[in-house]
Amino acid sequence: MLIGQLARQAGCEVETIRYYEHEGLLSAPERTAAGYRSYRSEHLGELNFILHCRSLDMSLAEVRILAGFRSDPQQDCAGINDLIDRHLETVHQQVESLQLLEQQLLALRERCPASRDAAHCGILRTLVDAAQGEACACHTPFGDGTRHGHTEST
Amino acid sequence: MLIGQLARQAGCEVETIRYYEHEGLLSAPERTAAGYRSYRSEHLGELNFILHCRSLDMSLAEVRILAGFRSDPQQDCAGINDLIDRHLETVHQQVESLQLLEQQLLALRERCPASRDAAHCGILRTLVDAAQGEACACHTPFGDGTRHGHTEST
DNA sequence: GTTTACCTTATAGTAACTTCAGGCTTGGCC
DNA sequence: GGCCAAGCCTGAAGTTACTATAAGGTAAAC
Repeated sequence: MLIGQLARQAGCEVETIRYYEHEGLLSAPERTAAGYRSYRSEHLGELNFILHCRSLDMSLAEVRILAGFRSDPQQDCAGINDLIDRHLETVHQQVESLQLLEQQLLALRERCPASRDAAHCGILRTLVDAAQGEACACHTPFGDGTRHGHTEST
Repeated sequence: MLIGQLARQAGCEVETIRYYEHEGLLSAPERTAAGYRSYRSEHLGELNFILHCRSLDMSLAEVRILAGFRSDPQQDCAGINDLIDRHLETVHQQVESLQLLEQQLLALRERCPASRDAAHCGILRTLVDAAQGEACACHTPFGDGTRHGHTEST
C-alpha cells in the first residue's frame, strides 16, 4: 500500500503521514525499489490510533506517551488515567473559559446594535474606555476583579 | 517610562511589547540617548487596547482592524459589528466543539476507573479498538456517524 | 512518447509569542 | 575607579501541528 492509499483509508493528508513518521510517531515502512513508502495493515492501525487521539484533541506529546503504552502493555496503566484526567481538566477549563468569553462578547455586541460612525460606536468606545482603565461592558459584569477575564490554562 | 515599567503597568511581558511594535500594532516610541524605548501614557492606552482585545481572544489581525477604527473614527462602524459577530460565531462553535469533546473524554475515562496494567486498561483498549474500526466509547454515543467527532471551524 | 497521477526530499510558512545568544547601559556599593 | 546585577538592545531560532511549495523522479495508461 502506497502513501496515497493509506491516506485515503485513514482519512488524512499524505503530508500528515510523512510528518508523523518524521516525528517518530508512525513507524517507518519498507520502501519499494523506487524509494516509495510501502505500508501494511499494522501501519493503518498505528495511524488510526494517532488520528483518533488527535480527534480527542490530544497533543502529539500525549499521543506519543499513549503509543508507548500501546507498544509495551506490561506497564501500569495509572499513567494513562493520569494523562486522560489531566487532558480532561484542560479541556474543561477551555470550555469554561470560552463560555465566559462568549458572554463577554455578547455583552460587547449589545453596545452597538445599529451601524453608525466609529466615533460613536459603542463597541469601539467600550474597548477604548477599557484600555483607559474604565469598567468595560464585556469584562465587568462577569469578571472577578482580575485585569483580563479570559485566561488560558498553562 | 522604560519598557519594563510599561510591561508592569500593562501586565504583560517586555517581549510581548517589542513583538507588538515589530508587528506594527504598537507605535514606536522615542528613544533615549542610549537607545532605550521611552514610552508615554498614550502608549499605555494603545497597549491596553491591544491586550484587552486579546483577552477577548481576538487575533492580532482582528486587533489591527479595530485599531484602525480607533485611530480613524470617521469610518462607518458596521465593520466593527461584523468583526465582533464573526468572532462571536467562531467562539460559539469552539464552545460547542469543546463541550462535545469533554463528553467524549468523560466517556473514555469511565472505561478505566481503577489502575491495572496497560494490557487490560479499558482506555487504551478503547483507543486501540477504535483504531481497528470498532465502535468506540468516546465517539459513538455522541458522534453523528462521521469518522472523527471533533471538528475545528475553518 | 507523452500525459497524468503519484511519489521523493528539503525548505519555508502559519499564529503569537518565547527563548536564546551576545552585548551595551545604568545604578548601587566598596 | 572598579565591580556586579538588573535591565535594556538586536536578531535569530524555537514552539505546535501541520500545510504548502519547489524541483524533481516513477509508473501506468493511452
